[in-house]
Amino acid sequence: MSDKAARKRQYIIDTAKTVFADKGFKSVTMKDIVEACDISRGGLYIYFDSTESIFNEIISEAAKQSIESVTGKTAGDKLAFFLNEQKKEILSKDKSLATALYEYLFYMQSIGNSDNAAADAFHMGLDTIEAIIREGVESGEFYADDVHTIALNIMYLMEGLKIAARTTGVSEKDIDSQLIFILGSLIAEE
Amino acid sequence: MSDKAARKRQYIIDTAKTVFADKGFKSVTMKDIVEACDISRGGLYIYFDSTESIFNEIISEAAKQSIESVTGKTAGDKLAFFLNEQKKEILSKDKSLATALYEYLFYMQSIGNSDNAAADAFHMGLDTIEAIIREGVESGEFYADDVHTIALNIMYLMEGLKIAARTTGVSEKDIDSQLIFILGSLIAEE
Amino acid sequence: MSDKAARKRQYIIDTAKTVFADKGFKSVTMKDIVEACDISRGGLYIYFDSTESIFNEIISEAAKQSIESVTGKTAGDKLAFFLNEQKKEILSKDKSLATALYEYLFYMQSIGNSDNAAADAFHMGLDTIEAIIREGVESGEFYADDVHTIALNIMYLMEGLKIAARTTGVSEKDIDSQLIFILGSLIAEE
Amino acid sequence: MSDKAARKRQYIIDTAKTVFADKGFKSVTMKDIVEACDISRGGLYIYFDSTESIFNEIISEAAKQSIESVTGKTAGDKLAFFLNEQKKEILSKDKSLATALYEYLFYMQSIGNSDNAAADAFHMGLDTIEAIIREGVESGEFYADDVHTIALNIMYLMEGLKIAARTTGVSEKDIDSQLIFILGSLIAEE
DNA sequence: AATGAATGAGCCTTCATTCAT
DNA sequence: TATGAATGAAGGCTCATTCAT
Repeated sequence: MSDKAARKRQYIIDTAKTVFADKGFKSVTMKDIVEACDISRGGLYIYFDSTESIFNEIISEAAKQSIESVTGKTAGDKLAFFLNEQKKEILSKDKSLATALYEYLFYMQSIGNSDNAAADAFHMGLDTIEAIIREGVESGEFYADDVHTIALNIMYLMEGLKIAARTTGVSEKDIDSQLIFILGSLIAEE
Repeated sequence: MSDKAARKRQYIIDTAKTVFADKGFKSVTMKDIVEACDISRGGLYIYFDSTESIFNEIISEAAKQSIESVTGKTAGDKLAFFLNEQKKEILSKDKSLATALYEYLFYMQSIGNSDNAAADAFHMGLDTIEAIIREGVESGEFYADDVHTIALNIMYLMEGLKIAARTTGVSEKDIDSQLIFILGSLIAEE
Repeated sequence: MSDKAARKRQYIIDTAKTVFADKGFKSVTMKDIVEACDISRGGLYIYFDSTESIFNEIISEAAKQSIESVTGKTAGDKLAFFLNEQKKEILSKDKSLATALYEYLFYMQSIGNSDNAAADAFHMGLDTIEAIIREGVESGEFYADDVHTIALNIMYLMEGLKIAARTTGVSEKDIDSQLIFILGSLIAEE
Repeated sequence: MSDKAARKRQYIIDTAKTVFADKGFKSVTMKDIVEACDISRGGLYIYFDSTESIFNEIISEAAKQSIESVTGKTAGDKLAFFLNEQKKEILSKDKSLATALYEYLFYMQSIGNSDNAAADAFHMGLDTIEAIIREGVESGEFYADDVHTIALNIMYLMEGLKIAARTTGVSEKDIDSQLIFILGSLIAEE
């Protein structure tokens, strides 16, 4: 029975994910989720007691999955892979939870709740990229004075691109030139 | 009487601004604004018919004001000035409308309403910085291969820092090292 | 307009009074009152935000009215008048708010809210009767060792009769013999 | 197995008693009891189908137990014993079911359901005290014109004190002076 | 017997919006 | 123009009650 419950819980999470991807965070109501899941109001409350708690679950799940392997032989390959993943995410406007995630973070901030699932995710990304660059520097592939600052620079840039993609718009060409610019600045300075 | 009306309209806008700065965008209700302005419910509707329309007015007004003069003798001075303004904005978490603005943009996107006020503001900033860099390159102060890409890079980075400041957090030290990194990359490569 | 509002407020209080008299306290919902008053849900909330606040208003109003003059020439007349008023209240099972009042008091107690509109009313009654007896003793009409204790005795007895009338039942004959017993004990002991 | 069932039923009653003592009658839900008993929702329904039916069981059980022996050699001793028991009950605000009982009775009255369990209990008490007084009168210990009226007087007074203890408050001193007053009036009048 | 997930009714509360004055 | 009372829709939450297992 607990197995069945777990499956239902997962079903709710998966269904809710599409709702959040569709409508962002703040606009989603428990009723929306009830309707999307085609269950009763009370039924939803057995599993979750707010849209926040559902969304929380969604992002921690997403966080787990995103620790997935950055593959590549050389540091350059790994960085290229990482940046390409980022590019995909930047461009995946509709299907993604990014907008909802930002709304959620802003909302959390506005109510003074500095919850950290998202901060954690940011720092995990930062660590990953820092490790890649450091590896590249050690192998002589990259040149970098201050690895931490460069890693941060890349992360902020990605963040800026994601935001821009969702607000003012970015062209794929713009993204590409930014990515090339990063790679170039790591390699060029010999 | 149109004069009196204009003054009242302006009063509403100014008062509402503090509300949005306080609570973000989505959480603000017409009731909040009515109360902050200490006017009647019906009275507000004479001037605005939704929080969106009020916020719209606020940002177009803000856009006008932000074309502020970038002062400085040399391009380096101007860039330093510009970046310092950005830094102030990044750090001005509470008093600023930035959070509300992002919420608004995300909301607009989520209901498929791609507003351009924000895009305009972004491009104005981009133009400004591009002009500065170009000036610096021409005067020999800066070195840059692709001015447009570098200008975009700076803008996205600023955007990323603003977001991070409002979600995962940034230290002033981190901001400073990013700004120095930018300046360094423009000057260093002779 | 404030006049109209005051009239509406009063209308709600008066209508709600019949609802409470009918159904007691705990069973009454905001919806019940909305329906009895034939106004909108939101409309009721303009004036009151809970059944408690409405009931509170009802009892403070009732308290004011009950300070009404105890009439009579001699202390004996006054006491007889007072007791007769009490008798009426004891017997007025249906139309009265007494049941709702007790429910309210128990509820208040159970949530630890020792609000005192009711305690005040009790003490006002106590003071009244104490004054009457004291007057009678001084004029030689009554005989009493300890006026305070006798006054309390009468008040508790009245309370007991009211409760009994609403739970186990009392006959008018029983009430009368109790009232005569009180009067007798004040006069008899010369 | 009927034995096991009986034990479980008793367990529910005993546990529910503490819940009612805590929260009164009207505020207790089936869910509260389910949680207090740590059984399943469905499980509770096998034995009882409403809070009313549980509470009913509790009070009939209590009624059986309250026919406790009034001990004492002389009528004076017995009366003193009886009154002392009453005093304890008056003061036992928290641990007792009295509040819940009153709420229950008022609720029953408000829905027009005149239960007799309470009336029975009242009359049993009345009979007890009447017998004691009569015994005292016959033995010459007490003086009383109208035994029934005095017995009723005492019962109503006790009721009034119980209510007051649970609503407006009574001091132990007040109770004592009332009890002394009663005893005094039975003895004093020779 | 027992479990506890599921349902749906019922009440609460807040606002956007209208409208008579 | 301005007011603010009034409405009703919308969403939140909690339970009593049922039922498949």
